[in-house]
This record gives sequence, C-alpha cells and structure tokens, in this order.
Amino acid sequence: MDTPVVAGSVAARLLTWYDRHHRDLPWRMPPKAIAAGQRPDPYHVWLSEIMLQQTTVEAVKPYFRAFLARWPNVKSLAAAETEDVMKAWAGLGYYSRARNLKKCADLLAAEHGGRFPDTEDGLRALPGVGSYTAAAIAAIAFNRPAAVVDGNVERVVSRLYAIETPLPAAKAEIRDIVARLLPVDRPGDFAQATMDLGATICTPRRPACLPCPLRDDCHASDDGDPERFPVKAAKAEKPFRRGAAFVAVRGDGAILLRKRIESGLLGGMTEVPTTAWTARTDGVATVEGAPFPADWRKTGSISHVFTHFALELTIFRADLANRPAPPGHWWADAADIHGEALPTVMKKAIEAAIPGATQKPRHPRGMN
DNA sequence: AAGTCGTGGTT
DNA sequence: TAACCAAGACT
Repeated sequence: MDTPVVAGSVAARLLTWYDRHHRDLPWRMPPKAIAAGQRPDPYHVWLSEIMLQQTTVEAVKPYFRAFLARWPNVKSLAAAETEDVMKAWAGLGYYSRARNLKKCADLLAAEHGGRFPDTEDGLRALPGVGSYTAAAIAAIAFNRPAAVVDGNVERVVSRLYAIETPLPAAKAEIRDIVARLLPVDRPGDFAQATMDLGATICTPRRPACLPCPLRDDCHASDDGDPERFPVKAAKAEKPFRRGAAFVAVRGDGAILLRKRIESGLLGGMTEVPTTAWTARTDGVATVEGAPFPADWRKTGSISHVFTHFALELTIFRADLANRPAPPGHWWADAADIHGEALPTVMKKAIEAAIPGATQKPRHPRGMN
C-alpha cells in the first residue's frame, strides 16, 4: 500500500538498523550490494532456504558450502544421483528436504531450463517449497513484495503488537501485519532484517530490548514482559518408544547395513538392522528381530529424541566370519562408514557397538 | 488440521 | 537435565 519506505516508519527504522548490523552469511548479498543493483543467485537463495528450514544457521553453513562446491548450480544438482545427495545431507535432519531438493532440481532442469520461477505462486508450486520459502525466495532473489513469515517474524511481530492470540492461530493476523509494513522498494532486505532482528535482538529468551531499533514501537516491551510473546498453544506430551538394533561385524571390520523405505521416518536413509520401535516397555529388547541367527551379545543402549517421540535402542553386536549379506543388506567397509547416508541415531547405535567407527571427517562429504 | 518429519545448541 | 527452540513442508 505504501510506496517506498515511509520515513519514520517501522520498516525505515528496521532497515536502517539492518544496514549497520546485518549478519554476514555465505548465501547473503549484503544491503550495500543490493543497493548497487546486484541480486543474489536464486540457486543460492533456494538452497540456503531449504537447508534453513527448522535448522540453525551454524548447522547449515558447512553443508551449504559443501553442496555449493560439489553442485554449483541447478543443472549439476539435477545430474547428481539422489543417493549421493542423501549422503551429503546426512546429519542435517528432515531428510524429505533432501529428496524434495533433488526432485525440484530435476523438475527445474527438465521443464524450466534450469531457472527458477520469479513469482511467489510459481515458486510455491515447487516440491519442498511452502508458503514461507516461496515468499523468501520471491523477496530475496527476485525483489518481489512478498510477506515473509518465519518463526523469527512471528516472534518479532507478536511482540511488536502484543498479540494475545496463540500460535499457530495468529499466523494469518501476523501475515497481514507484515504485508502492511512491507516496504515495496526493499522487500528482500526487509525480510532478512526482520529475521536478523529476531535472531540477534528479539530472541526467544532474554531479548535485548535496549538496543532494539523498534523499542519505541513495541507494545510488549512497554508491558515489561516481552518474553510472554508469542503466546503458544500447549504441546502434546512426547511418547516413549523402545527397540533393538543389531550391529554385525565381519572379520575385516565391515558392518552390515540396509536401506530404510523411502517414506516416513528417516525415509531413504541407511540403518543397521533394527526391530520395530514400539511403545511397549517389555519384551522388545531381544534378539528376535535380528537379521539372522548369530551369537548376538548386548553391548549397551542408546537414547535419541526425535521431534515427536523419544527412543531407546538396546544394541546387540555379533562378530562373524565372512558370510554373504542377506537380501537387501550390504557390508560396508569400516573406512567407508562415514560416507554412508547414516542418520545420527544410527551413528549412535554403531558407536555403542564399535567405539570410533563412525568418526567423520572434519567437513561433510563433498568438501574434500 | 493435527500429526509426522532430525538434530544440535542453549538454558 | 529436561525442555525449548531453529529462515517449515507435507499429508
């Protein structure tokens, strides 16, 4: 509605702060370069946004660098093997992101000449790109006036206006407010400025209101208890599950692995054989789920917490003479374990049976 | 539309 | 230490 940045507006104060205090990030084009007419590479923006979904900046940095070094553009990623992409993603979590990343690259290479749509709606239609990511790419890469609402923005805006409606119900209201505040001449910087403010000043706990550029605008700061916002709906209690995992070790140190089904938890990732993970607390930590009869011996247990349940796995180990891998399984050489698409919970299971077995190189695969 | 999907850091 | 949380998407 308002044309350029309205002098004295919330957006103006935020952008002035951003010009001075923005974070320097590997995928970011700084405001000075933007002002000079440069735009970031949409591939970089897209890749970083997918990686950053529910993931911290520090966790993403090495993966972003590794992916960019190995697959510098859409076409190279489209030419890659999905299995290699999964291996490179291992450890970052939410593995459907990696599968959708590859699907998206394939689609773009096949049907869009390797280029990204430059509108919010066009982007929203891509696999793995939801409302947030579509708006973020549209604003940051293509300078579109899109309302970018992530967890940071929800926190900043809910405090700014002391919104009492609990999340996620308040999301539509927050989106409307952001659309109203949005400066049409710098939508990308505005989005990144709001997120930087949320990450460095308007933090979930103990926000630094004193240096905040929006302190005089902020209703929650007025009330003296900004941490009360955003109001959130109560969460369900996290259930507990148990199971057993089986680490078979061949004479030469190789470990028996198999691939999980493509869908669901840890879909398409590699695992050691395990029993089903059930809510039962009795009778599951037995050798009955082993891939084959052997002298299985309990070597310990590991705990792991997923988003919606906690898991305890009893670990069994068997040392075997040479024997062929059962159907659907393979022997992975000890030296190659770190290159497998092993999620963290599986690395824990292997470590419990063979200390040091999964110690990985300093950089994610693809960096060296 | 509420549940499913990882992991590591912070408090 | 147990809980909370991070640039959410998909079904």
